Amino acid sequence: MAYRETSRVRERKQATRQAILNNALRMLNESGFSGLQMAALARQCQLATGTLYRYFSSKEALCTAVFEYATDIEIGRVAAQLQQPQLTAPEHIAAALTTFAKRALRAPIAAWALIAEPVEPAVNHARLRYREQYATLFSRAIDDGIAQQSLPPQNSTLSSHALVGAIAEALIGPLAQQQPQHLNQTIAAAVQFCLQAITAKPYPTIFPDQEC
Amino acid sequence: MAYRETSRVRERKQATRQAILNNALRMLNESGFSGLQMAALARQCQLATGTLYRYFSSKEALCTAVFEYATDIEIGRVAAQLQQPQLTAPEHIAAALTTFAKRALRAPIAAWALIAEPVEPAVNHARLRYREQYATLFSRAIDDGIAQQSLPPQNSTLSSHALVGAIAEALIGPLAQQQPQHLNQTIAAAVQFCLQAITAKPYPTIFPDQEC
DNA sequence: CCAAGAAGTGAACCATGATTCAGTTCTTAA
DNA sequence: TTAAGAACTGAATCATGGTTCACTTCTTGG
Repeated sequence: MAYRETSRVRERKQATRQAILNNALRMLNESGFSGLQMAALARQCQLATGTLYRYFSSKEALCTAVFEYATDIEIGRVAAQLQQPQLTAPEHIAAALTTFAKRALRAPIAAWALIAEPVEPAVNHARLRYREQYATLFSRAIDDGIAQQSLPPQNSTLSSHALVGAIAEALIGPLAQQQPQHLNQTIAAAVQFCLQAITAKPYPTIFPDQEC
Repeated sequence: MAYRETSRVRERKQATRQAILNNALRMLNESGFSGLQMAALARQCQLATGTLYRYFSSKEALCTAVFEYATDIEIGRVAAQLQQPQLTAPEHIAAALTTFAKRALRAPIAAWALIAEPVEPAVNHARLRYREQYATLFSRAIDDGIAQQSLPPQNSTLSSHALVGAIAEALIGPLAQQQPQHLNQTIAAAVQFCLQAITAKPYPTIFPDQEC
C-alpha cells in the first residue's frame, strides 16, 4: 500500500465540503431548494458534477445537510436573544421574534425554503427537527415566564408554534413586498400581536360546535 | 359547413371540465400539487392525456383552475361564518377560525397545498389572491369589531395575516399528527391564542433595536 | 521515481413527467 | 346519408435534471 489519507488531504476535503455548503446556501438564498441544481452548484464550486457525489451521496443528502447548516445559524441567532441576562420572559421573546423576523425579511427566499417549501422526505425530517427546535426554544421561554409569573399559564407548545406561524405569515407573504421603510413598523406590529397573544389574560373559550 | 356546437355538446364539455376539476381536487387532497400528474389525472377521468389539453392549455393552467376552485370553496365556508347575524366581531372571528382550522385538519394535504406548497408562478398568483381574500375577510371583520368597539384599535391587515399564520402553523405542522381526540382541544387553544392577540389591550411596543 | 489507491472529471445515461400530433371517432346540418 | 368540423386518443417526443462510470489526475509511502 502506498497511499494513506493525511491530515492535509483531510483538511482540504473538509474545506471543499464547506465550500459546497456555502455555495448551496447562497443558491438557496437566491432561489430556494427547487433552484438548487447539482450541475449549477458544481459550476459555482468550480467542481465537476460527479465530484459533488463524493461529498454527498445524493441531492437529498446534500439538501438535508444544507438545511441543517442554515438551520443551525438561524436557531443560534434566536437562541442567543433568549439567553440575554437581565430580561423578563416577554422581553426575551420580543427580542427573539424580532431577530427571527428581521432575518427572515433579509433572506426571504431562504426563510421560505426553511419554513414552507416542500421538499424530499429526508429534508422534511430535518425541517421537523428545525421547527421542533424553535418550538422548544420558545416554549421553554414561555414556561420560564409562567414560572416567574411574567406570563399567564398557557399551553406553551401550542403558543410557541402559533408565534412562529404568526410572524412567518405576517412577514413572508404579501406584506413582505412593501416598502422597506415600513418594514420595521410591520415587524414591531407583528411582535406586538404575538406578545398580546401570550400575555393577555385567558380569553373565555369560544368553541362553536359547528359542522364545517 | 355541417357542424356547429350545440348546447348539448356545450353542456357535455362543461361536465367534462367539471369532472376534471373534481378529480384533480381529489388528487390534490391525496398528494398535493406535486402528486397531480396529467397522465394519472386523465386515467381517473377515463380520458386520454391529450384530451386534458383540450380543456386546459397546460398543467399550469389546470393547477391554477384547481387552485381557484378549491379556494372558492374554502373561502366561502369561512365567509359564511363571518356573516352569521347576531354575533359580535370576536364571535364571528372565532367561528371563522374554527371553521378554517377544522377544514384544514380534515384535508391537511390540500390545506398545505393551498397555503404553502410551492408552485408555478401562475398558480402563485392565484395563491396571492387566495391569501388576499382571507386577509380581506378577516381584516374587514376586525374593522367591524373596532367600529363597534368589541375590538381595540389595531392594524387589521397585519392582524388578519397573523391570524391565518398562527392557526395554520399551529395546526398544519407537527401538531396535526397528534391523536384525533385531542384535536378539538388544540383547535380551541389555537383559536383562543388568536383571540387574545386581537382582543388584548395594546401591549407596550418593545422593539429591541438589535442587529441580527 | 514508482505503484497503489483516492479524488476529480464531465459526457453519457436514465427517470420522470409534460406536451404533441397524426390518426380515429363523434356530432351536426344539409 | 354524407361530409365538414370537432373532439378524442395514446404512443411518441421532448425537456429537465439527477446519477453514473470509465478515465484522468493527484497524493503518498516505499
